[in-house]
Amino acid sequence: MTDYERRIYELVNASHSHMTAEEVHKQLRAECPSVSLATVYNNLNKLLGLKLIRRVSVPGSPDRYDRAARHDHLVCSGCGRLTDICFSDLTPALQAQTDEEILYYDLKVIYLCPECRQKAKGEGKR
Amino acid sequence: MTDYERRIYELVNASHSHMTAEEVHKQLRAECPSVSLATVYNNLNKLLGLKLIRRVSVPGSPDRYDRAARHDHLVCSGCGRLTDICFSDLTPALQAQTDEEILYYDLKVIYLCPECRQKAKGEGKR
DNA sequence: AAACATTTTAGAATCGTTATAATATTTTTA
DNA sequence: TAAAAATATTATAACGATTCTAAAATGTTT
Repeated sequence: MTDYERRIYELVNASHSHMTAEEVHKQLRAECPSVSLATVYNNLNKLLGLKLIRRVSVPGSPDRYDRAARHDHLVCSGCGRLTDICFSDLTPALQAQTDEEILYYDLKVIYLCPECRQKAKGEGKR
Repeated sequence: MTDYERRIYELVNASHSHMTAEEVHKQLRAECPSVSLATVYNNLNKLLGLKLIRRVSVPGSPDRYDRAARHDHLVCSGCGRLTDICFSDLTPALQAQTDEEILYYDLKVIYLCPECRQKAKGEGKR
């Protein structure tokens, strides 16, 4: 594991902020001003392959990178904002419903964040 | 609702094949040879806004469009292939665990498809 | 230290998608 | 119906995120 790989792993795993590759790059630059974006992508992909980090895709915005620890996400239907949430582990309930061997799962729960709910309410009045 | 919009809606909703925009375009061309890819994107986005169709993102491959009916997806960890599966509705169980109002959810269950399982077994022997 | 493998780099290339601006079509209004 | 306004479609350009490339740098093994 190279120095960059370890640093990127630590950045992503320490944070709960769902950074994009650009954001990881920006943060890493604070420590290593000369590191290139390509290196960030290379190492993010390597870490993904090792399943040491997760990738969260939300259509219409760049992929985000997240710690591997099991947890779920709330996605705001209005603004797309991503928030962590930890529901109980669904694996047993799901596994009981299929013969395929479940490795893991990705659950996004769509809701309206408080700000967007407020906005929607205002528009409803018109 | 325009003619293209209706046709695209019917194509996506009739199929269980998770078509990309390109594939929708190709299929629609069979009926309307002069339709442009931009129109396909425009109408897919309109239908998405109306929640008449769904979009399924799998990182590293183009977005796919899917009928709106509630169902879940199996995603092969090896090849990325997408398969329909219908687990029981999780909304009640999830709603009991949060105060946010759940609109709907997106569940991808990651597994190894038979082909990739076979391939992995072969590689394990080496 | 020579040979080899791996990592990093900068920038070009790629790919999916959206924006643009002109044209065509449909709908509304007079 | 004709004129006006709104909407949809088109071809192509632009864009943004990511990957590829080939060269340079670094690290590892003999």
